Amino acid sequence: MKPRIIFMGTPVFACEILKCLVKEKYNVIGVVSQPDKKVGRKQIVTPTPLKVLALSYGMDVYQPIHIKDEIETLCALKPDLIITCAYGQFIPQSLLDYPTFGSINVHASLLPKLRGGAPIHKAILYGYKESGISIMRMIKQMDGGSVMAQSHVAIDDCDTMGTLSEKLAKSGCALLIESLPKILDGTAVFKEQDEALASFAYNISKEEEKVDFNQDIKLVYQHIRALIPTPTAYALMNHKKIKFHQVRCKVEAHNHTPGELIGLIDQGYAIAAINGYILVDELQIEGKSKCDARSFFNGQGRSLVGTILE
RNA sequence: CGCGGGGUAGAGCAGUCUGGUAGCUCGUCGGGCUCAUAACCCGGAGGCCGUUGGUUCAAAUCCUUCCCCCGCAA
Repeated sequence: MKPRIIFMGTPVFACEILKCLVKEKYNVIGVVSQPDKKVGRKQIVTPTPLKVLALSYGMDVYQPIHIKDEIETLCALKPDLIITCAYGQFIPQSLLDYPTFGSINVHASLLPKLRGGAPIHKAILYGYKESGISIMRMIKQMDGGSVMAQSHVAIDDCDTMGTLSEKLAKSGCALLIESLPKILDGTAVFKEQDEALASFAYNISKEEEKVDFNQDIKLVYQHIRALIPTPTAYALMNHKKIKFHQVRCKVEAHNHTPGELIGLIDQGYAIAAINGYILVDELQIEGKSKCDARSFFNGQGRSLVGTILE
C-alpha cells in the first residue's frame, strides 16, 4: 500500500519537485496551490504553474483562499504525508499533524539561513557563494522546523535567480527522493535549527527592484542578477523605467559618473558603476518590448550616451 | 470605462506639434581596400507609415472606427 501524499506548492520551482515525485511513482493523491489570480492589464485569470502541471497529470487540485477553511476537506483525503514547496500560505498545525508521517517542506536555502519566501533571490543578492536545499519538518514558525537533510549548491558568478533556481530544483529533487524512504520507514533523523544563526529572506519589495549604480560593481551585478528573470531590476532614465533582463559585468577602473550610459562595450550596452561597468545584453524601456543591446544602440541608445541614470 | 507609452524597410528608432519627394543606425546583397576583421570606402534591393472612414489640391502627419504590443496600478 503506497503512502498517500498531498503536495502543496505554487511556482515553477515546486513543479520540478512534483515532476520528480511522479517520475519516482509516488502516490500523489492531491495537489494544493494558491487560487488563480487576475493578472496583467486585461485582468486575465491565470492559474499557478503548479496547478497547470498537476492538471496535466490529471490530478485533483485544491485552491483554498484560506487553507484553514479547508482542513476537513484535505484530511478527508487521508494523506499519509504532506510535502510542501513554496506554497505561500501558513498551514494550521492541525493539518500538519494529521498525516501519519507528518508534513515536510522542501526549502531552497541552507537553513537556518534565508528563511522565508525569496531564498533564491536573496542568496544571489547577498553575494553568497553557495546555497542549497533543506528538507525539514513543517512547524507553525516559518521555515523553522527541524532539518533532516541538506544539499549544497555552488553559486556561480553569472548565476541569476532563474539559473540558480534550476540548479536548486534539480538538487532538491535528488535530495527529496533520497530522503523520502527514510521518512517513510522512520529512520530519518531530524535536527533542531540553531535559532541564533537564523536569517530571513523576505519577498522582494518594490524598493528593492530599483538599482543603485552608486555602489561597487559587484553589488550592482549581484542585485541585477538576483532579480532575473523576475521581478527584474530597473533604473530610471529620463523618468522612464529601464529594465535589465540580461547583463554581464566588467571590473575596470574608470572616471565615469556612476549610472552614466557609456555605449557599447564587448557587445553589451555599458553603464558605469563604481569600479566597473554593467554590460547590458537585453533590456526593456517602459512602454517598449524587450530588445538586445545592439538594437537598442541602433535606435535611441546611441544618442543617450552620457545620460545619467537616476 | 483604472493610469500611461507605442505600432514607419528584416531589427531598433527619427519624422507627427507647424500637412508638401520616406529618413537614421544596423542587417542584407553586390563591388572595392586590407596580411586580416563584427574595421573602412562605394553602390543596390527592400515601405499601402497597424486598420476603417473623413477633412484637404495634397495626409505617416489633422479628425474618426477598430485591432495589436508594452510599462504602471491591482
